[in-house]
Amino acid sequence: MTVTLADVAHRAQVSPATVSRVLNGNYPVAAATRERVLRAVKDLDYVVNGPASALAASTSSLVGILVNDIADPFFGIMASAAQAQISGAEGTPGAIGGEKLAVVCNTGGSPERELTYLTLLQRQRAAAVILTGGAIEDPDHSAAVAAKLARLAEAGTRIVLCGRPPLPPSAGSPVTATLSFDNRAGARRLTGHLLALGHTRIGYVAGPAERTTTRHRLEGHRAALAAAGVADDPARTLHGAFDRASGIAAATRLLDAEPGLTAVVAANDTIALGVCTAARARGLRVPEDLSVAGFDDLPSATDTVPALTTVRLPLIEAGARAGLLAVTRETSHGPDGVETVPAELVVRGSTGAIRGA
Amino acid sequence: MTVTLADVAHRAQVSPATVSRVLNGNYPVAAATRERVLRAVKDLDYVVNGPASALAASTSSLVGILVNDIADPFFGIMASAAQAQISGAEGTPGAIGGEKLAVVCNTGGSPERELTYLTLLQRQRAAAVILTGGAIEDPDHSAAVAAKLARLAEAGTRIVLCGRPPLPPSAGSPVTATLSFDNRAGARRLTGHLLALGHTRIGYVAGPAERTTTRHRLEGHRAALAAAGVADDPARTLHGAFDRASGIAAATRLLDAEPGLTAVVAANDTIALGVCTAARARGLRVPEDLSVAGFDDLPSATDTVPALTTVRLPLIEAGARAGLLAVTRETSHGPDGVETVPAELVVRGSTGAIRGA
DNA sequence: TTGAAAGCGCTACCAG
DNA sequence: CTGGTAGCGCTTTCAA
Repeated sequence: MTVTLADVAHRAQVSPATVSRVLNGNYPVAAATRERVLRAVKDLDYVVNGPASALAASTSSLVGILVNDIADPFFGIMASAAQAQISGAEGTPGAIGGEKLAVVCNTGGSPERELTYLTLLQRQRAAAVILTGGAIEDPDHSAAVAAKLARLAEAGTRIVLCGRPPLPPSAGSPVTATLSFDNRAGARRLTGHLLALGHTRIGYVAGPAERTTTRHRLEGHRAALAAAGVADDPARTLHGAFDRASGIAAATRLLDAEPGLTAVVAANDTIALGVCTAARARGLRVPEDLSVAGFDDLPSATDTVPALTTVRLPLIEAGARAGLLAVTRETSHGPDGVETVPAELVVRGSTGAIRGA
Repeated sequence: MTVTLADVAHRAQVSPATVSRVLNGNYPVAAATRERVLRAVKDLDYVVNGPASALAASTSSLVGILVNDIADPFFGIMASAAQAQISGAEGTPGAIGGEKLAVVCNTGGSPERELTYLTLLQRQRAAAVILTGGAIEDPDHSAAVAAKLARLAEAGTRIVLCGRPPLPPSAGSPVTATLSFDNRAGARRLTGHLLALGHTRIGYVAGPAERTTTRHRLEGHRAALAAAGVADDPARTLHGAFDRASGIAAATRLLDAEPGLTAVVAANDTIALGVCTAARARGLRVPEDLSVAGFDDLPSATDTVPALTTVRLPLIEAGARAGLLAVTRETSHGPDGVETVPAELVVRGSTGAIRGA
């Protein structure tokens, strides 16, 4: 049979209550007693019964990290950083059972699965939930998510938004901390950079239509065009998934339709890599014949493409930080619990040459 | 306060037992009663208390998927496939609370974290644990893992190995199903293919030294060389991480040391992409000047490199299948619960030209 | 500083 | 087919 806390208590000649106190380290226990208990735990190879303690304490040690696409290294790195931080942040020093179980849930960008996971985590009485990446822009779904989050918060679950815009400000928001990126400003700078170099025929490969990140970045792009007095030709913008294949397909179509393009902006780094591939496949050199610019969510991916102009979001460190704060402290980020991380323009290699010039 | 099963029972004018039966769908309930209960559930927006039911039933709905590197798309795809299958496979049809919570745990390749996660999952009384990817080859660690798995199995947790070699056969193995890849044969074919084309100066970029996948693939490579009577120059093999940077670094060093290499085998596809990058950076064309071959764990990544020779492991589908079987049925794969998936040789583009020939 | 005991919410066995 | 009810193992007052 499984070893229970009572068994440990018996062996250590103390009451179950005392064993519990030693394990949770949240109550004074005499050093000698403590030693005895810890010995018994070791001897019996005791492992806490999570469900039982979760039931009694009405909170579990589970932390759910929701990501849009686990196969996207961008989310992989985020999740990995958050997990590392959470694991490292053991609650009370000396506690045995204090470790959190940080766990990644892949929604695949599906609204239903997002809600399902939220319900599942609610069911488990999760200690915290971290929502990462762009949100889906559907009023019904947003409302459903907000309602779920309210329920979760009500039950004591800590909510953190990471790389996702803040919820519409409401009285008593359920969100503990929000970390959002200034996607508009980033995109504006990115396109602005290309415009400053003299580009005017600029293609744009956007993400899926119904995502906040997609919209915000596109808005920034258009704002930059408008500010420079460059007409925004809708045909120069194509939507697709946040992946390489989409970048290849979109760039191919853009260049077919308008071979005179001198630059392409990509909505994320994976797409940007695809655009480079498509350009090279047509015999275009990057950046001599075609400048490519993109959001560098994932530094390691684009570091090997020196010709890329990027806006870097310090997502990884920030994400980890948010996760850490969410779990170990009650601290909020700045006023309203919202911290906005500015975008940083990174220019690698030469992007100054305009095709035909 | 939170809505409990008793509240639902009260509203539906039935006993808690009946509500439980409706929710779990594991017992006959009159249609009318069932309807009444379901209505009450909806009305009250009831959500099962996971810990409570886990405690009572002494098993939870948690399924842990352990991966070596969540930032590696290879694992991302595996995990994602397994999650999809598990989510799709709702236990008893009509059950409300039957969904499993499939969750990814990132060990980062660290032995300690592997054990920690196993303990955490044990604590949660996980329904199943899926271990993916190569195992660490350290006797102490292997023993510790085996012991943990035994404990887990004892407590009813289902264990599945996926893309990982079977445990040393012992009486009453704790493992429900094992799905392993014939890495040796795959590597042998890969290198054999290059040898058949006439290559004799072949570099090899291996993974981390202490992994089973690393060793098996390297053994296959050497076996192929031996079979062809080609001397195995140890200097032509370099170890590194399973990532692109490592591929670039290793290929650079290999080509510096021996510019006459005509082919390079990479221990996984990400490394292979790095090797291609490094080759191109030196002005070598692939495959005209340098043939590159690699394990194609992740089809989508290498599909954009037509010149690559690869051995494809049908990991994704197989992994999903294993996860499904582990969770929904008790079926084992083949004798001993071990299914070995053969490697399939894929040759894209021309790899027939040998440099200098 | 420690012990005793009352639940936490659900499952499953035993009656009916 | 349905109800009653005894735990599951742990936490947490309340006393001592």
